[in-house]
Amino acid sequence: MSASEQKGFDATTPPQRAAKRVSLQTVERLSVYRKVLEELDRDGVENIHSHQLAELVGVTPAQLRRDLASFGTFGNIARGYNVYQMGRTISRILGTDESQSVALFGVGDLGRALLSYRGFEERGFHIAVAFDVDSEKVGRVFAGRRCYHVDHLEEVLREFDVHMAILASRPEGLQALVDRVCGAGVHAILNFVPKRVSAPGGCFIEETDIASKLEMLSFLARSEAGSHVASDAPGEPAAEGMTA
Amino acid sequence: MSASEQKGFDATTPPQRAAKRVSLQTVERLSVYRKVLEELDRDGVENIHSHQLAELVGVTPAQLRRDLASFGTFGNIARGYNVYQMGRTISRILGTDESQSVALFGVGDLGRALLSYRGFEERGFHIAVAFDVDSEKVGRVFAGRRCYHVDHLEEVLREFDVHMAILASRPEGLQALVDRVCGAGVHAILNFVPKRVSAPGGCFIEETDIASKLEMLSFLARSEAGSHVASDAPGEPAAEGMTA
DNA sequence: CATCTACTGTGAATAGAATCACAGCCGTAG
DNA sequence: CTACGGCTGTGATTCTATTCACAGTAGATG
Repeated sequence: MSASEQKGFDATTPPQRAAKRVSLQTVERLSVYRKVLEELDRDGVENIHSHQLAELVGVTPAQLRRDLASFGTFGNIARGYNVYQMGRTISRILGTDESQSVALFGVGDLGRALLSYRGFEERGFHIAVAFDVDSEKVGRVFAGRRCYHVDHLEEVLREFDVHMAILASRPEGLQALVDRVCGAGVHAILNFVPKRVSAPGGCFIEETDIASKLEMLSFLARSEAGSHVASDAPGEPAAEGMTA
Repeated sequence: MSASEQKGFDATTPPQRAAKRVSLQTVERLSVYRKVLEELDRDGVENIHSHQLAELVGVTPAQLRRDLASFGTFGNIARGYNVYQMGRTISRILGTDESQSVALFGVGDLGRALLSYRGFEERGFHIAVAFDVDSEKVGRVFAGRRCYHVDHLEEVLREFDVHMAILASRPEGLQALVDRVCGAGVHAILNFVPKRVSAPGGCFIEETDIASKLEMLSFLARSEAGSHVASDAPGEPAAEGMTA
């Protein structure tokens, strides 16, 4: 029966209610699982077992299963996980199953690069509108998106129904900008500006400091090839710790 | 005596040898400490106590002290930490006390944005050279950096004495590129391409998937304002958990 | 010079994340 | 129809990271 094809997939239950307590690390990995599942789906793979998928994303099978368990029952015991279904389910958990509008603040070099970054659309995010303070930029259209003056953010955000923002502006007055943006109904902010800001209650900020990643790599590379480092994300450990 | 000014600062001992085992999370925080210390130094602050600095960066004083302890003794008991000295020491630990050359692969929108990103120079990284496969780009100069064809990466990397790389190219053939780059003496790679690659032994890769951060934020924002989430990095917890 | 203050560095305790290991089950094969 | 193999989901365990709490001490004060 066709039903058997999808048996065991009761993670279709509202993800918002299922979980007790999910660590951010789990969420980060979910995002990776989804990416790999999408590739597998494109390659025509229908089902996959936890140890295969785990190998592809570089985690242990136990961890993969544990991560999924936070959200319900995903797998069909004998057949493994259905690639397509599981991808969709994770999208639903992440809230990216339907496209969300995002606002960009700061149309400098980085901002313009982000505007033409194809990865966002592919993953369910659409930069709908841009803001800047520079009068040379306000009013112009960048990669199909009109640039408004920050002064009018409240009306414009409401008009475009935006609840997420990306910051790529100058550091000056960043905290004030964050406060205004949060006040205007934005609940999630991705901050590329290397300046520490704090979020008003109910709003999430995620820092992305590019240079900081390089600093980390610099440390790792200089530490005599990571001899005294508790190896973790990078690819190194394959040599000893992993597969005995 | 002038010596008393800097007493207690024996973390000047070679950082490469001091530590036993440092977690990546500690290294990431070190980077933040350094950033804040630099701001403090610009503001003319000379000394600071662990609880003040901890508050500024958003960690507990105990964690800050523990992080530093991995690398030796930093503080002067009654005066706290010397802002300037400590910043320099962390730079030395991270290996960013003198500028390092970095190569960029892929001169698309993102690549060009990275070329003009001022944050790298400020933190001790200099993109010395760029590579691409597009014959329209090869030979041209972008933001002062000449673009070479990937075919010649071995010679060029040697010529510029580059040991770190940033990937911002197309996903096609990325693994092959990584293998070649590592073979050419690069030990650390920052990968912006949303495609999973594995590193040959002795080489570190750090993934930076921009859209993945947005997915995380989407999850957090949708989860009824994070009710069932083990709050961590984002700014939310300030409301309850932090300062009682 | 002696006393007092309060901050650092660190052993001990706790919380949290990853891994192990197995009970229970589904599909398959004979 | 029955027996088997092997995978998932999960309790128990181990390992790691964070926090607590205090001993020891540099400097300030009178």
